[in-house]
Amino acid sequence: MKRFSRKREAILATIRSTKSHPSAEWVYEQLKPDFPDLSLATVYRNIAEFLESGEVVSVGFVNSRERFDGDTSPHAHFVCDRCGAVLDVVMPDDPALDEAAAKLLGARVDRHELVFRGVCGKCMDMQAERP
Amino acid sequence: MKRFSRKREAILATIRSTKSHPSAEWVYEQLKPDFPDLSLATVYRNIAEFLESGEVVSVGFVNSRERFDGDTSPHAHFVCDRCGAVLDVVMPDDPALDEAAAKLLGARVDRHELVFRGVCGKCMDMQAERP
DNA sequence: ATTTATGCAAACGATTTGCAATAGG
DNA sequence: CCTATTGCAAATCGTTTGCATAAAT
Repeated sequence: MKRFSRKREAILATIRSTKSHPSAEWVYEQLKPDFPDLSLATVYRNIAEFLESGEVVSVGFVNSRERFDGDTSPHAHFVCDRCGAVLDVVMPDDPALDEAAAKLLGARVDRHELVFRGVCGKCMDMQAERP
Repeated sequence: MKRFSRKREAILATIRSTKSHPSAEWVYEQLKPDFPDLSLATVYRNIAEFLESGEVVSVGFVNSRERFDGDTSPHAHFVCDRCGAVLDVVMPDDPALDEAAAKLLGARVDRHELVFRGVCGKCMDMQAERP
């Protein structure tokens, strides 16, 4: 049976409390001050569980680091090619897409992810300041 | 200046000649018979160039291997969670999406990628045979 | 007492890199 | 020749795993 764990709770809470779509290492660094004996392996192990249970979702890899989202509702993302930031894109999601793709492919389609790429506002501003 | 290279040509041709959205290693294995002295590093180095020049596009990571596409026209993809196959989804792409996201975010949006996930027809059939 | 959860360090696998040798122009 | 390109092996880097210890029930 699954047991309670203070660290597991903290890891999930950390992922849920941010909109930064964090990597495992970011979560680790956030918790290090509160849990000085925390190990990166524990963060990875727990995130793997959250992915399986569906409590957390993967947003894909940015600069070869996997990024996670505690908001499991279907929504699009934007990835900044300059700084690696991942932002939510508040845009109506079309659930009918899955069915259309399923019919087209003869496959079972469970979900879809829409990812925009470009340069975020912050990075655009920095570029404007230093031409 | 950039020079001609038989291997570089072959790598690009291989990526362009398949709809399998190959990984670097797959390309390497395809070419090994013709170029017995080919090195994986050369495949990686050349693909990195193709990505920068835009001759090849990344489809993202499947099972921690990056997958590439020689078809650079905007189109959706489907990834089979069972076997890792990547398929094209022939579905009208909406170029207006980028502009909408850009306005929403105050960012420069260059492109978007729509990825469906599920179980492909082949894997569904295999499951049906062995219940 | 039993067994899950953890820390630590080693292992892993995909990708990258340094360097000497090869080959294109 | 000159230098871009390559093969090879070692290095990197995020992530995973084995094992002995700590903690939950």
